[in-house]
Amino acid sequence: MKRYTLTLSPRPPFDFQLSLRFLSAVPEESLNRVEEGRYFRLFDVGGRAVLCEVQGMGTVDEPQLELSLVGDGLDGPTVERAIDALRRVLNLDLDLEEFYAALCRDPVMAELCQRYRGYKPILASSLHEAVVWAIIGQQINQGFAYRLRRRLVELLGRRMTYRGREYFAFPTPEALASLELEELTRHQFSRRKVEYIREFARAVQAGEVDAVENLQGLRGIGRWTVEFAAMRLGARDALPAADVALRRAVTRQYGLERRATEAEVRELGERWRPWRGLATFYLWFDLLAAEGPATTHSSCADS
DNA sequence: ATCCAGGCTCCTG
DNA sequence: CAGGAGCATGGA
Repeated sequence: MKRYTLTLSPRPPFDFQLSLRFLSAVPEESLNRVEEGRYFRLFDVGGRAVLCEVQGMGTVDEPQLELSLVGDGLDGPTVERAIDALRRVLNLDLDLEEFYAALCRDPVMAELCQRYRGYKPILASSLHEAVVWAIIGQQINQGFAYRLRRRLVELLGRRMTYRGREYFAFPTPEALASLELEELTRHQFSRRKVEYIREFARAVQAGEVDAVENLQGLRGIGRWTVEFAAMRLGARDALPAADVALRRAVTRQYGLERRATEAEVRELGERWRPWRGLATFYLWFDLLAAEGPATTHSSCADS
């Protein structure tokens, strides 16, 4: 296996360790891995497995990353595509200053921006990944959702062993399209979730879904899923207003008496335009800081 | 046992 | 078209 190292310059401000904190709080994460302050991510680049290892350097205002690519047959185009994928996933080109400047008029958000200065949320690497990820998260608690996601990735994703550790890529549409129901219901997925995932993967495979706009009308994909997926793809103004966690965060931060309704979140969110997506990430981040990691029991002794 | 969880579909009025 | 019952699968 070849190894190829280069330096990246994210747009400042960028706090690499802070941005990884969301992941460190999720023990079930096997797609975005954090080990000893380094970030690992395996991509399937045109059929080739490419492992990215990222180490933070520099400061929040002059950030630098050292990126190492590991894989077989690393030719120029493959390297280019892997770097591009990594830049998008780590959200390196996001201009936080613009966001902070736009939201400084809202005292609540201004406070969060100051407290979490440099936080860039980790994104999904494809529409396919974002939607499947979202479907799994529908209507179940986060701890359980992370377990299901981990199983999906480890059962069906491509893997690479490096320095004695295993890394996984997100399963391809092909892998999910040909799934038997039982392969996942055996692992605590509901039949419905598997059906939704499989039907969606087949639509992707058939080339019917290449943009967020095409999601409408697919079975199992409602408004929340579209907004959530768009947000995790970096759509900076996407607002999953029905999201329970967001509603909780809004309730707390804006001092409401009762759980904010979807309508209330939409109304409040008007003041975050055109950054409602990033505002949501910041509110979630704060919720994590306030409440601790997703509630999930420790043992993961399954098959 | 009961309520809740980062919803969705389908059926009413 | 808005509102709500019913749904599937587990956690706490």
